[in-house]
Amino acid sequence: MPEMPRRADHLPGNRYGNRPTMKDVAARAGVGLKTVSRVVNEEPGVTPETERRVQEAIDALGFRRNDSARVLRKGRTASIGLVLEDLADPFYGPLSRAVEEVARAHGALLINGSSAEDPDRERELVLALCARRVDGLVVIPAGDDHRYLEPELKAGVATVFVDRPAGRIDADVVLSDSFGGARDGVVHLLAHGHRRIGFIGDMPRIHTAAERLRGYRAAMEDAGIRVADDWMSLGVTDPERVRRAAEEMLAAPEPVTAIFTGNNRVTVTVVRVLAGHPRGVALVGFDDIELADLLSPGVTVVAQDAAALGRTAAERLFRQLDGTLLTPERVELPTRLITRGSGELPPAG
Amino acid sequence: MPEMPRRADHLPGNRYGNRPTMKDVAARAGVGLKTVSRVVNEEPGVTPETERRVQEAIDALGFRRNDSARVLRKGRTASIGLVLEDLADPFYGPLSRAVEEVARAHGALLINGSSAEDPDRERELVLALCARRVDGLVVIPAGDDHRYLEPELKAGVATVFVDRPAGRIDADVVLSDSFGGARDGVVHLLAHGHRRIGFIGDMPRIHTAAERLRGYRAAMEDAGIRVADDWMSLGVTDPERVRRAAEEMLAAPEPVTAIFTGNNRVTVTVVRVLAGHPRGVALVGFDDIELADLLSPGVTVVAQDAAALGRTAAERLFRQLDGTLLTPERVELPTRLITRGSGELPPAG
DNA sequence: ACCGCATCTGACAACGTTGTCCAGGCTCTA
DNA sequence: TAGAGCCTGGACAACGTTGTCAGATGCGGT
Repeated sequence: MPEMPRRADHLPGNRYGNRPTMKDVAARAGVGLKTVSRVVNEEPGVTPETERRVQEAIDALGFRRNDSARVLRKGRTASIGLVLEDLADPFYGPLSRAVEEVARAHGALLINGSSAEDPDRERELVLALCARRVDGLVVIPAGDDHRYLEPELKAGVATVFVDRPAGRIDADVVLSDSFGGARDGVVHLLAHGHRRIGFIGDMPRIHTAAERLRGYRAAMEDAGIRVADDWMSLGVTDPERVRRAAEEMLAAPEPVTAIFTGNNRVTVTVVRVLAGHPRGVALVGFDDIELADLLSPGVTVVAQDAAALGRTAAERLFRQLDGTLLTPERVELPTRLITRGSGELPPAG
Repeated sequence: MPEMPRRADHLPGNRYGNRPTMKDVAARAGVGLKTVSRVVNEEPGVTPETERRVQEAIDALGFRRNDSARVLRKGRTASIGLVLEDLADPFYGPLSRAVEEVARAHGALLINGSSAEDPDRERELVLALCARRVDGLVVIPAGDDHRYLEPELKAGVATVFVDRPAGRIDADVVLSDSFGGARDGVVHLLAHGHRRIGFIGDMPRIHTAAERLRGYRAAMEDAGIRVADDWMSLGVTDPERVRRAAEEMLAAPEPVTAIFTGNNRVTVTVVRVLAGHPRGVALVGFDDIELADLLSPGVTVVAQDAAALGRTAAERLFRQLDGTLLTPERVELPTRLITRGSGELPPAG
């Protein structure tokens, strides 16, 4: 990490601007240092009169306790770190918010970082958070090797992985049932008569993407259908390439009559492609998307509950911290198929 | 804020689990404390051989510098706080992400909190961040009185308000042109022949809501139209009441033929109402929404650039920190009208 | 062999807070 | 009125790091 630029030197006072310390407050109130500390922390053993004097000094000076020093002394930061892929992704919004709510209920603040799906950046972020001695970490992993966390785990940093499992270490994990959800979605398409079903998903090195692919394959296999190679597009993720992939599947000599999409971003792009497509092509997407019900046809999706993922993970984190949760587990939350029309279209032409 | 529960006592070691300190590393490497510090901070003046020994000890012990102590000593935390209304709101996702990117470029971490539109909670969050001695604050204010920040500003905490101005203090502000944007949107409807245009927006105590209302009124007045009271719904925000408000406007003896909506959440709800409505009612919404282009008709919006808001604010923050920005200013970013169909419908009925 | 200089290393204080512990003053009782 | 016991207040060390400064070491030149 690059060094921070220094604060403007022209600002008045000491290095924190001119923050008064407890010592200053004590001097002004004419009491001892510890008495101020007692007042600030609402500890017992201070006469109302003394307390009043101290409070007055605090207000007059605009004193605010320095939590850095407090943390150093107490050993807990009352903050937890959340590392996710992209704060701007609508899937992670509710998840972060849920984590934040739980943190807040435990009096902790949330420090937040986006890995941008880059394992190195994930590692860098996580270690920066550890250096700050966050009490716990909620990580949506980008990489697949988390052995670098071993010393931290040993040192007692509570850790929960969400959405994807940790790599090569034994840690708490909260997942959606990607495999089952994808299988259900594809089975739904099969039930509506489709045979040639395309799959467009993210890189299989991402656990969820791999699981969803597996679900797709399982459903197809159970239906006795051999999956042609050009029905699958793996690892494309930017809109332009997704668009091309979808168009290729639809332009093949034996075109697919339905598409299963592996995540919200892919779904959105494919919806756009299908909107301009003459034949009615069925679509089921993994992840719910906003306004999906208002499109025509409405977009049938396999929804996961992002808020529940976040809440569950954060709650487990705090249970680790208070010692009621001792052994790492893998928790899987169910998905829900929401039918809105696009998944119920019959095979066309 | 409630106190954090204590860490499980059964965990081994000292209060940080069993985190080794520089002293431990020094002992193991057989060098002085300061030498370890030098290696960790890549300061010059350490022989390669010594450095190797130290590095070895660091790896063996799994040492990680304690940034709390570092912060205490250095006086800068290399972190900034972001207080917004709701992390889960799709409008704030890109904004947070933009702030985070700028922070990252400056080597700072982002601490994040949602005020849930509650002034007390905003204050509590901001002060908690100040207690942690964040170097700077980006605040999307919920309240309208920020005098409580005066001591902090005086102490040199860089502060930028975004999306809404600060109340009763002189501070840097980055806004979208809510007034102009709303006016443009309403003018657009007027240009397509509408006269009876409804307005549904948030509580006018929220600055942006008030400004957008003002834009609506200005456009109507310029067109010589007297606005009937029942064309306006102010302060409703939950979907059910927005729905009712819209339905009432449409069911009136002289129903509105077009609606201008004051933010993304209201727009989404109104889109739902209009989807079930027999007459074609024109709609222009403030804020862009995902998939707006795929609905029929596409939703015409006045888009603000959330990422630009965040980026601009964060950049100004760091310019405050490095001293290149001295006087508070008010920056207004333009909005952009995106026509997609719903705003170009002619008056029906 | 000796000096000077450059290079490398470590002792120590300080950052602002909290925990420990003791002193002094008060009240209450015998 | 003296002694016990309680309540309040304050001195001091410690948390883990970094900045200062002085000491140690080694090397080259005379």
